[in-house]
Amino acid sequence: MAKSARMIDVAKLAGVSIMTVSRVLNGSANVTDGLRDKVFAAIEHLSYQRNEVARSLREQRSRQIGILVPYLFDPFFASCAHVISTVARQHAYSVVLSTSNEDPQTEYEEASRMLRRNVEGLIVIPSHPQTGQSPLLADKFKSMPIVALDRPIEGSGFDSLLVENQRGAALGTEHLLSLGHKRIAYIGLSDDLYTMCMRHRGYNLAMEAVGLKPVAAICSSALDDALVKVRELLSSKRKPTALFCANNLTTRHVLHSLQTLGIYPPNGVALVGFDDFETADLLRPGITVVRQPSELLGRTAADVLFKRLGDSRKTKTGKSTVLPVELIVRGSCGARIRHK
Amino acid sequence: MAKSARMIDVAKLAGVSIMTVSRVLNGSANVTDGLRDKVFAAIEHLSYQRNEVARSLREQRSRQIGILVPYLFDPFFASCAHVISTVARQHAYSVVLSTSNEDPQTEYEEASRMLRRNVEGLIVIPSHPQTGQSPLLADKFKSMPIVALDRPIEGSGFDSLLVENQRGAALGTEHLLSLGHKRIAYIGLSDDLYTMCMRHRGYNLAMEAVGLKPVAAICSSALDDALVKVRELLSSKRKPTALFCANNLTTRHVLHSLQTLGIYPPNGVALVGFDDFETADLLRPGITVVRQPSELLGRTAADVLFKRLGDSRKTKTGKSTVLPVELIVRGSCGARIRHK
DNA sequence: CTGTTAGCGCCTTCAG
DNA sequence: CTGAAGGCGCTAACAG
Repeated sequence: MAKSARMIDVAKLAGVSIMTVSRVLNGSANVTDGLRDKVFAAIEHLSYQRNEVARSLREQRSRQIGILVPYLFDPFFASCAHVISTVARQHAYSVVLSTSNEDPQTEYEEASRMLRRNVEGLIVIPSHPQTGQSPLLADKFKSMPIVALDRPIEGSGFDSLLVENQRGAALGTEHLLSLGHKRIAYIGLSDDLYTMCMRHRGYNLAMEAVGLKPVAAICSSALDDALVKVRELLSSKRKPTALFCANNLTTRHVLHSLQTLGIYPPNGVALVGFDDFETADLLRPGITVVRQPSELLGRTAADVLFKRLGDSRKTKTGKSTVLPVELIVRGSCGARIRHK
Repeated sequence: MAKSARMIDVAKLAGVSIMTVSRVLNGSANVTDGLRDKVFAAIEHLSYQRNEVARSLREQRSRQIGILVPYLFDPFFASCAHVISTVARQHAYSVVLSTSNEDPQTEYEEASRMLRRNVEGLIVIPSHPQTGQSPLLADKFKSMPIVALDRPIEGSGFDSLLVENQRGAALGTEHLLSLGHKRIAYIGLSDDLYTMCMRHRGYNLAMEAVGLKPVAAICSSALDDALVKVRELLSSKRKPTALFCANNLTTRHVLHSLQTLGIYPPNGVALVGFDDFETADLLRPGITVVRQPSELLGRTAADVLFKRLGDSRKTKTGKSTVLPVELIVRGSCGARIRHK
């Protein structure tokens, strides 16, 4: 590895002191035009690149933020990460990315690694179950601004960005109710996950509000499990006429299961899902969903973090922002819609 | 921001010298059990975290790699990035991620930023058109191992990981031919993109091999444009009976366009796409695709990079690895298949 | 086995 | 407007 030029090499070539080079680069003080030109020429000649590691150490400021998500192959998370990366670039910051695989231990280790790297702040989609304590509550993270995305960190005082989980689920359920359904089943992943818990609650409340009895099937993230649960539901005595799927994965698994059983919503059973996806309107009929604004969520999280980095005074009280969701009616719910 | 403990604070508390602390942390030399215990106790007490920035500067080694992709919301790229992040974690490396939005200028700037941060290597999905020079050929990148993913960097001597683009396209085309189609049209994005160019060539060769005339529609990445092109194709005198879509985006846009026109493959027109996607088998019928092994691609890229980082001797000659693709027959091509 | 010295590349501070 | 000295936190090299 060819040793790259240092500031002192530039200084020597330009016949100035190292400080003049530093000042030219940072614009931190006025430098005579003649000297500045010489410095630029030397920089050009040597292909000089400032060493950001040394700068970070000296300035006690890394110009890096961290992003920590469970997976990247979930389009919702990927979309968030993408826009955060874009915002960071606009601020001339680098992004350190890591994945926790929904494992709190990994989340802790990766957040610690980022802390050791002196990232100035962290945007995280927390992985710990609702029932447990977040590993990010550890003392050592006190010094770093953290923004929780999609799921809050209870008792942390961190900023958080959420969507209307409960209202969204109610919206979807009420839509099915308005179409005349009375036996609507909820299908989701473990209620340990914040989003699942809230959506489940939204469904329950909507059902109870009209005096109906909620029915739930909680699946693992495996496709097989969904098939079993769906089969059970649809062969029960009081077989549901509509299904509410609590997230993207569930919706997909349920659709697969229904396909296996030869059932195509809304024939046989109506269906509404939480979280939109690329091909939702390519399916026949299109899938009616509650859409969450993933890009806006990511962008806002980044904005909140950078605003906090800009504020030297550290307001301790984390602000929780909740973004609205939207019902997109396609065909799977059984509503008559005019195709464009 | 509370100033965090330094190594010297630990040393003082433990009543040893700073070097002893360093040695305990690195296991770089034997330390008496008694002292080591004291050091650990002090570390625990102070919640000491080693400063990786200082370490990077001193060791001239950052333990970071960079990933530079066009977008993260393309599931193929996201999948690559995810597994690279996983491999990096296993090596105890951090990942600096950035997105180029398919813009060579942005790619250059972000790669430069990573270089300034002393990332030890870079995995990149290059954004420059086939016709142009890669910005990564600049001298300053000579000192950094680069692995090109999905698309090569001509004349670079970098390692590259590709899939069988040409053969995959031929495979898809031949499948349609074997089903009796003679008028098969190719639909893709600009041939300036390496993958598009190769797939287009594969299609052309397959057609010409049986004496048929290739027909191509090159679309922009906008949905509207696809609709126009598809409409043109299907209203032409010698209207194609089958379509070969060269990537994920094209497939989706063509399906949307066909839906708008009230055509549902394989009725009216057969369809095969390059690159599999999550819901390809949920559509009715399922979409026949050429699948590329995105996870394997990402993992292999990471392995290649880390192997190169491990090798102190720098073999200059970059090796090009080509991974196989696979035809997944579903229903959209019109082949009779048994549904599971 | 443990400690001291020096310096990675840069920027803040203080002189000139 | 420019330069010289010092140190950010850590580890390699050399003493003892």
